[in-house]
Amino acid sequence: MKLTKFQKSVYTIVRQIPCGKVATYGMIARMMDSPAASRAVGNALNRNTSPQIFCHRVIRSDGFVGGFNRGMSQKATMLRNEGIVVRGGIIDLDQYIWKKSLK
DNA sequence: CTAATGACCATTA
DNA sequence: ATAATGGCCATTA
Repeated sequence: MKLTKFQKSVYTIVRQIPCGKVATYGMIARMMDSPAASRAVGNALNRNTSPQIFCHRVIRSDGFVGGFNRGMSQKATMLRNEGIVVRGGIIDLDQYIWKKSLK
């Protein structure tokens, strides 16, 4: 399976998300020089459901968990396992959003 | 090559 | 406040 540079970039970013934190698609897109590639980012993850990647830590900018190729239930479960509180498929962004060094 | 799709985002009614 | 629409990027058919 061949991964393009875009995919690699996405994985690289997702891989850097610390445990117990989440990042939004738009945020990742911004880190890779494509602030509007949020869609492509999600697309990439969807096409490559790699169990070794923390794709479950990637959520929408609205705080909504978004979707998951394996079923959002599984995604929500993983997030909960990380210690994140997910209610109704919604996560508290101000609390769990990945901030590169707040302060 | 062109067209269509998608785990999205932001704006406008 | 919620609902609906367009735009944007990369990948796949």
